[in-house]
Amino acid sequence: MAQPETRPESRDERRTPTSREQQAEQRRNQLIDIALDLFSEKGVDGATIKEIAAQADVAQGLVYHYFDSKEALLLAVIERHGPFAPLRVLLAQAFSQPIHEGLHTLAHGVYRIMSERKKLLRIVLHEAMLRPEMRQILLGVRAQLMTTVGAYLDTRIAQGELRSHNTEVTMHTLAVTIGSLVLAGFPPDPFLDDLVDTLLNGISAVPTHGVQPDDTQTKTNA
Amino acid sequence: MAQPETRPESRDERRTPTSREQQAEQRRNQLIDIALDLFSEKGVDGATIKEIAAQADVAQGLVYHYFDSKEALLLAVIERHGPFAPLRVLLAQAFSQPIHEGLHTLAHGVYRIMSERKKLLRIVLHEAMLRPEMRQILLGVRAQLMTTVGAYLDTRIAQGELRSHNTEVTMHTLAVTIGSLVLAGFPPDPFLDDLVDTLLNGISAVPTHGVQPDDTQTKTNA
Amino acid sequence: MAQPETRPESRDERRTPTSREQQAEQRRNQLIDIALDLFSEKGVDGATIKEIAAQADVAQGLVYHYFDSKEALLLAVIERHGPFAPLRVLLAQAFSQPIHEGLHTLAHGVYRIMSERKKLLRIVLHEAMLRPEMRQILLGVRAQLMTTVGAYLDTRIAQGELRSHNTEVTMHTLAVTIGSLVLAGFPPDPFLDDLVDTLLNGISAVPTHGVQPDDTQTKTNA
Amino acid sequence: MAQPETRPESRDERRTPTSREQQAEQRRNQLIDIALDLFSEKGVDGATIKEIAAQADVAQGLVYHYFDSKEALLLAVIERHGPFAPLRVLLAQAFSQPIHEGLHTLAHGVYRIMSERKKLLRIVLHEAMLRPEMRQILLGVRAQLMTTVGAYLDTRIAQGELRSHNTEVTMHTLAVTIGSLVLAGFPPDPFLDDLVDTLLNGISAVPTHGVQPDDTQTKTNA
DNA sequence: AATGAATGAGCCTTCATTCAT
DNA sequence: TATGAATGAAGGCTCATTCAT
Repeated sequence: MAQPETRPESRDERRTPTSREQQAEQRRNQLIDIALDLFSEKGVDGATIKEIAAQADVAQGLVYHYFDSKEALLLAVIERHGPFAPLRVLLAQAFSQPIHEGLHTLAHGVYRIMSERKKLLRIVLHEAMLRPEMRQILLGVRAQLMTTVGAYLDTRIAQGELRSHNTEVTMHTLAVTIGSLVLAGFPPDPFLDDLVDTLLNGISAVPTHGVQPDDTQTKTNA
Repeated sequence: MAQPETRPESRDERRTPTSREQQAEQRRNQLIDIALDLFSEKGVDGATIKEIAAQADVAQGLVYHYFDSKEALLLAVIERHGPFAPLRVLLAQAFSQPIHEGLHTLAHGVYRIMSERKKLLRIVLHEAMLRPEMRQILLGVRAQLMTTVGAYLDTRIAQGELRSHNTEVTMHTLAVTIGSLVLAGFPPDPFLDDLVDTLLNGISAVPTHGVQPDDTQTKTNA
Repeated sequence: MAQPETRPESRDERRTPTSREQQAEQRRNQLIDIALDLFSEKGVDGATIKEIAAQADVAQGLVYHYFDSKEALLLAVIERHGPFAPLRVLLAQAFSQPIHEGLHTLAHGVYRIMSERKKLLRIVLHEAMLRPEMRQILLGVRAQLMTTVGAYLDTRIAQGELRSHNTEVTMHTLAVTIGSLVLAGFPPDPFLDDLVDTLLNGISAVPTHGVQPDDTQTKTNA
Repeated sequence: MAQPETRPESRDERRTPTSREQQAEQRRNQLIDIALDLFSEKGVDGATIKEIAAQADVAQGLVYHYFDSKEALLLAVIERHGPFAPLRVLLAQAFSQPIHEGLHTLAHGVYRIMSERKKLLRIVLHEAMLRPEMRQILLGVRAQLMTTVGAYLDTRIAQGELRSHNTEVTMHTLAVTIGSLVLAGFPPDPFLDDLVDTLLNGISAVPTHGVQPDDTQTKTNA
């Protein structure tokens, strides 16, 4: 939740907004937040402009004063509730820690960020299955994570903290699993720590690594 | 339960079906399969009965001769394309193998089963976000997997092949990650082997473990 | 209820019907009787051929083997359950009685006949509001009653049993009121006797008739 | 309750309605009145929203802007054209007259009120045969009449104007018969006066009457 | 900024009827 | 006689969107 109170872009404007402008901004945000709720509960198609307007206690037409179309409203929802900023903060924090600690920080942080945006997450995932554009948004986030976290893991491999492995797999697994936990409503503990632990140490009892079992493994990563 | 059966002719009932019954069954399956396609492409709500009928080249009304409602058609799709039978076969096969082999068999098998049912997977996941009943179906499959695979892993822990750990985490991670690969259209190789390898052996380079069974836990996190 | 068991017209045919013909006749009557029920419960439009067939446990198409259309089925219902015969019997009986007795006999007889055909009555009245043809049927019955009963009353006027009055009013009032009782589910007693009494003697206290205020009431009837 | 009010302009609310509100009310009433016509001609089920909209020269969807459903439209029709207010006026008027005059006033008044609402009458009677809720409406009106008119008649009995009798029978007979006349399209004269006369004085010739009230009676019948 | 009347396309569903088997 | 697959025409209702006020 802990959501932006004003539109992120309009943050620090020079000119003091008139009360009329303030009202408009509030109304706009109100509509966006109602849309967030309804879109996530019923899907974008399932939610109706009529209902959004009704919950804001305004006429249907007013929604179209602020947004050109339902589609535009959806984009506004995504923009306003996007996870990019907090994600950047988290990554910076986690990357400064030793790997065994950083991975836990990362997991819990991602869980928190996703939890706070659970509604948005549902919307985007849901729509991504139908609309290629939404799929792009998702892939974009994935790519960003992959790049930054990938670099992080590669560093640690270089430093000998991690063995050489397919970091994409690790990253993808982590992200997807956490997402599933959030969506399913599972609490973070003890799942997250166990997950990170498994990723770090595996579940095999055998003396292990160097990893003999079958050296199918492979690839140093892409 | 029921599997595609490729063609209705392959049924071995006592009574030989009349050609009319055969035709009816074919029509029914045809409608189901068209629905599978359209539901997965556009979502259940996005797909229209009209379009389904059109693709089958029949009148709209005929769809309602075979199915009471769109909802009933959806259930028929799920029943016809459900993964239960092949899943049982796979589990039996995997469980007879040593763990390092069995887990790979399992992963590839699950990937294959999901791939073959990618459309159904999309439908169910998509609908599960809106309809609690669909969510139940999903949770049902998860529970079944958890039970059987959990038993499998527990056996291996008892036999000392695996260290004592939260098997639910392993299972969930495996299933969810594979599902995401299928949906995202990623090929199984080399992702799957790397994933299993990571789960078995971890990514940590540290000499480490034996990783004594339980002091694993941890938390250092934020 | 007490309904015809075979089609009234086909009563006494010379040739013994084959079992095939008997079966057909039974089926036909079964369909008619089911239609009677459903038409009266849900209206002709509200009842569906599908449901009629289902209650007879036959295929929809079979209904069209026996009746050309829903309309034809409706006519068959009316024909099979028509009140003409018993009405003739009743009138003959009532007319041979002195007026004070005959009018009670008539009222109770009409009540009984209508009661036994309550379903048909509902159907015809209901449809008469929409379809002119049905209205004709109704007006036909009314005309027949008016003629016969009118003649009866006129005779009694001529004989000095009744005062000269508008017999059409009396007849209409009697018929319509009884019909309303039947449809509303009111029992015949004591309403019918009171009604006939009122028609015969009025409600005015003024000098009046033989008829002392209160020993007026009730039954002499059959 | 609410009566046609002929035109919305005649409302005396505090706030002057804006022209848009006036237009909306007109449209609403227009739709109701068209529905009244069509419902009575073809039955509620037989009439289509499409046709109602077409006659108002508006889009189908607009009907649903004013009424939640066809059912709601039906209720609006009943409310707008209900007979309660004029019925109250009539009863007050009739009850202040001596019985022989009052009963004629009542009969003609009821005939007039029903005639003015012939369409509504047809609708309600028609629907009452299928829908229990409509039956309730009918029974409600009947109960109200029974109470008020019953009290009226009882008073007159107490005052010696009428003999003691079953007033429910008289009332029911009067109401039902008048209703049938209206529906059948029969003119009020001379039927109504003859009817009231018969109820008051009966048709029996026996010693009897001055039958003075007014010797309107007439006809020996057709 | 705000209203809400109005549109028009489309959707799910129902049903009487036909016809090959 | 009997079946039931198939048709085609509606029908009630919803909804995103527009626009005059």
